Formats: sequence, C-alpha cells, structure tokens
Amino acid sequence: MDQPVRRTRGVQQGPRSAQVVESVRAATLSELARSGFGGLTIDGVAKAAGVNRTTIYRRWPTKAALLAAVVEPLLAQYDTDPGTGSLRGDLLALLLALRDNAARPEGRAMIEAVRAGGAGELSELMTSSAARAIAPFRRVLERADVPRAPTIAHLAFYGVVLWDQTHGVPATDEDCAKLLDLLLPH
Amino acid sequence: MDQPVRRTRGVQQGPRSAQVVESVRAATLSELARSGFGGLTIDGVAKAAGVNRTTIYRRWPTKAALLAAVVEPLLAQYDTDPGTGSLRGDLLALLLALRDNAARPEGRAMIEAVRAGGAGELSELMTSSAARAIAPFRRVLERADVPRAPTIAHLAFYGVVLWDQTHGVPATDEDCAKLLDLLLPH
Amino acid sequence: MDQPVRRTRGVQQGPRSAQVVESVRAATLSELARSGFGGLTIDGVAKAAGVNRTTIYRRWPTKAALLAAVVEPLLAQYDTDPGTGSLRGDLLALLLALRDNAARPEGRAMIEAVRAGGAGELSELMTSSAARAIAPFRRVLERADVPRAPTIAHLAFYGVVLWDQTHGVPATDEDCAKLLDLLLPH
Amino acid sequence: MDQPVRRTRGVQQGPRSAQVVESVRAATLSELARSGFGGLTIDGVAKAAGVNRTTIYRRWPTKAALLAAVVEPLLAQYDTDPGTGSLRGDLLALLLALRDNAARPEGRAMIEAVRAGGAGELSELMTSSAARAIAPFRRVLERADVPRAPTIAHLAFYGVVLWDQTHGVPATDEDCAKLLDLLLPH
DNA sequence: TTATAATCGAGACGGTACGTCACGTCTTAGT
DNA sequence: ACTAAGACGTGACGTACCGTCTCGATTATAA
Repeated sequence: MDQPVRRTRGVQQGPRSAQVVESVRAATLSELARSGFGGLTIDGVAKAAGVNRTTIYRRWPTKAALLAAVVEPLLAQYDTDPGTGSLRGDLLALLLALRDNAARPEGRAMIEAVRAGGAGELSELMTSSAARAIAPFRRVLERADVPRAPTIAHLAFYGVVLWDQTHGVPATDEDCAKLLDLLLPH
Repeated sequence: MDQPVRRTRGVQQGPRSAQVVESVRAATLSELARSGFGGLTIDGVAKAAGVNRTTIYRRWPTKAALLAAVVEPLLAQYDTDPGTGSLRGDLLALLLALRDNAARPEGRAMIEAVRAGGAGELSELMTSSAARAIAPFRRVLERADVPRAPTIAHLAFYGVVLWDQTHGVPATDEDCAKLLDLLLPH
Repeated sequence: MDQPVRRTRGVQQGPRSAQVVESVRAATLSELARSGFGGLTIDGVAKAAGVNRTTIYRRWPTKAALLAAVVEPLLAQYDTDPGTGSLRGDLLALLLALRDNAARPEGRAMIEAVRAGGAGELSELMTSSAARAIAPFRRVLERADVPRAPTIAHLAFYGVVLWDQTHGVPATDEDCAKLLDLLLPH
Repeated sequence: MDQPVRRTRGVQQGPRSAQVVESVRAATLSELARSGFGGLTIDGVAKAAGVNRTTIYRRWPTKAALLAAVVEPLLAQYDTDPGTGSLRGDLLALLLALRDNAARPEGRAMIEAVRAGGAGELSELMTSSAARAIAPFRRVLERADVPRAPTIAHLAFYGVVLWDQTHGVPATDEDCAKLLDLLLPH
C-alpha cells in the first residue's frame, strides 16, 4: 500500500513535452465528457490524445492524479474570494460559479467521483477538493460574523452541487438566490 | 437477431434457493463493508457466499440489481412517515434515521454509488433511491404548509448524508437539531 | 518465488476445449519454428491459435509450461528402448532418433532454451528433459555392462544434439556411426 | 561557406571514458552472475555501473556487443596453445581451463547464451566463440595426427562444458582425465 | 588557451510484451 | 432436465525494458 509516487521529477519544459501534457489534458476532458469518470480509461485518453499509454502513466501514475490535474484550474478559482462588497453578493457569486463549474465535464466528473474508488486515492482528492471549494463560503461568512458559518457553507455547497440530482435540472439564478434566503439568518 | 432470452423465468422458491439468496445478501453486505461499492466484485461476493458466480448472475443480472436488493430494506423505512405528532419531531426523527442508515455499510455504498455510477445503470437506482429517501421530508414539510418545502428537504437530506464528508465525523444529535433550526423558518 | 501453479484443475473434455488445446499446441509449434524460443511470445501464439491470450495463461501459466506441453510427445519416445537386439544397433537407433528430433522445431526450441531463462523455470524443464533423453543410452549401455556408461551416454547425447552447432549441418547417418565407433570401447 | 575543420579525430581516451568503460564491464559481470544472460538488462547494468543508460547504448549498441566485450578476455586464452610438450598434457590443460572458464559468470552466460539467443544477433557471436574455444583442441589433435580430430574436439568441448548439466556438479580433474581416456585412441 | 569535438547525465517518448483481474457468456458435466 | 463448475473471449490494468531522441553540461584534444 505504498502511495503512488510521481514518476517524473524534474519536469521538462521543452515544447514537445508541453504539447504532450496539453493534449492529454484536453483528451482527458473530452473523455470525461463522453463517459464520465467511471468510464474513463487510460487507454481511451491515450488514444484520444495521440499519445502512448505509458507516457500517461509516467506523469500521472493514477487516474486520481489525472483527474486532479484536469480539475486544478477549476479549484484554483476558489482560492480568491469574489469581493463584491456585500456578503450576499459574495455568496451569490460563489454559488453561481459553483453551479457553473459543476456543469462542466471535469466538474461533473468530480461530483461523480466523490469516493467512487471506495476508500482509495480518490477520497483524498475529493475531500480536499470539496474543502477547497467550501472554504471561500466559510471565509466570507465568518468575515461577516454570521453564526453557524461552517454549517451554512456546507449546506450551500452541497445544496447547489447536487441540485440537479434532486431536481433533474441545474439551479437557476433564482434558485440560488432563494437558497441563500433560506440559509442566511433574517 | 432475437435478443438473448433468460434461461430461468420463474425463480425457484424452495428452501435451498432461499438459503442461497440469504447468503448472497449477507456476503454482499460484508463485501460492501470491506471494500465499498467501487471494490465490490461478483467474484468476491460469490466466494464469500460459498456460491458459484453464475448463480449470482442468474438472479441478479447486474451489480445494480444486487445493490438494490441489499439496500431495499433501508429504503423501505422511508416509505412510512415517523408520525411523532410535531413537524420538528418528525423531521428530527427522519434526520437521525438518515444519519444512522448512512453509517451502515449498505448506506455508505449507496452514498458512494450516488455519484460513482453517474453514467451507467446505477444512475436510475440512485436517482430513485435518493428521491425515495427525500420524499418523507417533503411530505412532512408540505403537510405543515412550510414554504420552499422541496428545497428544505433537499438541503436537509444531503446536509446530513454528506455531513462527514465535510466534518470528518457523522453528525451528532445536536448537529441535526441545529441543522433543523437553520432550515426551518422562524 | 512461489512456483507457478496450474490454474485449471478439472480439465474439461468437451470438443471445444480439446479444440482450443490442440490449436494452441499447433500454434506454439509454428511460432517456435518461425522465431525460436527466444522470440516466442504468448501474444503471438494466441493470435496464431485464434485464441485469447488469457486462455493460454489459464492452462499454461508460463512459457516453460507451454514448451513442456509441446515437447512432451518427443520426450515420450525416449521412454521405451529401441530393442534392435544388439548394443550397437540400439545406440545407433537412439542417435538417429535424437538427431531427427533435434531438427524439429520443438526440438530446436528445447536446445535453444537450455537454461535460457537463467536459473528460472526453464532450467528444471531442461535438466529433466535432457535426463529423460539420456536415460535410454545409459540403460542400453549398462545392460551390456559397458564401463563408463554414464559418461559415454553424456558424450553421445550432446555430441549429436549440438552437432550442427559446430559443423553447421546436422549429423549424417555415417557421422553417427563414426561417433559410436569413437565412444565404444574397442 | 568554408567547412569547419575537425579538431579531433577519433575516440576519446581520457581517464573519464576509461573509467566508464571499466565500471560498465564490471557491472555487466556482476549482473550476469546475479541473473544470467536471460535476466541481463541494460537498465540493470547502467544502475549497477552508476552510469546512464544512454551511455551504454552509445558504446555497445546491442546486448550481444556488451557480452562480447566482457567475454573477450576469456576467449583470448584459447588463441594460444598450452604447449606442455605432450598431446595428452595439452588436451588435459585445455579441458581444465575450459571447465574453469565455464564456471565463471561470463562463461556461464556464454554457455547459456549459446543456445538462448539462437535466432538473433547472439547466434553469430556464439558460433564464433564456440569455434574459437574448440580450435585449440583441433590444432593440438591435428598436430599429433590423431584421426577424427574434429569430432574428438567437438565431443571433448561440449562434454566438459555441459558436464554439470548432466551430473549436477562440474567435472573434477579426474573426470577430465577419464574423459580423455575415452576419447583418445588406444 | 581556446574553440571544437566527443562524451555524458537527465528526462522523456513510442512501443511491445508481460501477467493479472474482473466481467459476462457459453459449454460441459453431474445428479 | 437443471444447475454447478469450468472454460472462454474481452477489455483494461499497471509494469518492465526496449531503443531513440533532445537537451544542456562536462571533458578531452588539436590548433
């Protein structure tokens, strides 16, 4: 059970390598869109990227690593707060961004993959990703001294992310607004 | 191109069959507990149940069917409302039951599978299961004419089910109570 | 280093299985003829046999096992003595049979494979095979009370088997006769 | 467009290169001892030599070349005859030298490879090596006008080299002497 | 002494084969 | 006749080496 290590250490910068990395990224996205995380195969990504299978294993030893690489840009969005000036404005902006990301293929894959691999490597990625996406909610709420900030953040996050699990369609802007009304103290 | 016919139509009812069914059920549960839904293999269940693999395929043609069979008792709980007399009491009872079920192996498997199987045959099972578990919340809320009942039910359900995704530990009784406070209008 | 076990226990006798076994045997032979033991790949045999790779692994877990299966008929020849009536006649018959077998693809493969895999699984097969092929020489010699029977058998065996390693062509009947003259006391 | 003048002509002789060559030679030997020719990998040699894999490929384009380089000193021994004065003395000296060399790792590797590489590039090396080692036997025998010299040389060579294939242990001095008795006319 | 050539380490890549696992179907055997 | 045990085709897995290539960075060598 030794954790998988990165195989490549000093990443090359040459145009060739960069090109390989980029095409794998793109191929992963399109494969995710086609078949979801469950149906994601290294074989498929390799073929779609026009790259050898072993090349993928060299850089991303696990499917989780591949997903992480592809999802990173999404998560990076949550590292800065919206800064609209108002509490409600910030939260709404976060909710809408979350909803949009959840609709993109890599976002769907993340949601799908939450603990898909049992207790495995996926779960760490999922836990940390969710935490990272919930964090700005918490920060914004706590800055405004709202009580029960963590719980509200938790509810808001999963409420929007899983909205269409229950409703069949993604949340509209108005749904998000109403959700906020429900959660914020009045 | 006649579609392949099932070889066995009417399932046998004898004591031997019942015994097989039961041991497969038990084995499935224990396998789920060991490795989660992702790690569930027919081979493994068959071995654990002391039954041939083909036997399982005969009765449960897909993994989804196996999971459904095992999870049915849990879901059946949600078909009747608690009936404590008060709205808050009913909701709390539902939350606590939900939390407890989510902690059992088959419950964990369901949660895991809610998103894991996104694409395949699982999704129907998952959608209907979630709906079935959310339903009593909605019924109780609507009976009390609470506005935004569907949204509240949705938030409460996923808020409790995924509680330990965020917090690392299952919700305590008090957590559930506070969650209700947050969601119910005041 | 646990030794590879046979994967299939109760061998099936049905026409299908028999057919598979036979086509793999034939394919192995033809592959050996084409590329020798060094160039023998399971992939190749499978393809040539029109059989799946895993099927081969199921019955013959190692290349050595595959070779053994294919070479068995050859070795079986050596289990009975020629019985020509005279010592020299018996030995000559053995030498000629040996020479002929060494020229067949599976025979060549054996010779080539002598310890090809280093200390591995091959060496056991080779050792036991050589012993089996040398045995009749020894038996015949010892029955005639020829001194140094084991050494003579050893020299005769490798002398013929490796004849064309040195001479570029297989031994002629006359070469074999002269070889006997050399080795038998006079 | 005056073409640039070459400042250097041939292979570099500096201490660094010599050091690389030597450590690769040593590493090859120890790898051969560890895993035999079949288990010899360029990766392994490179690692053991503390040298980059590409460096090896630069100097020894094939495994055969590597083996040839390592085995050359052994073969060089056979280029001069023992010169003990007597036929029997010479032959015995050759046999003993052969037996000793066959016990050394590079010798074992050769023996192993004599047949392992049947098809490929190895075969040329092997054929010529065997010829080179048999040659002195032939020379000595022919100088003494022994009839059937080539056949005797052939038998003596493989008889000793493969002695422990049959007997499990290398030939003793006495075994070698008796082998000579058998082969020389009396 | 200095430019040029030769060599080297490092990292990556496409490729072939490996041996394994689980799947779901189909054959064969036993009662 | 029915069911279990067994075999099979299939697809993916992750690994190991192979031989090649492109980069700098060093080391030798000849002018």
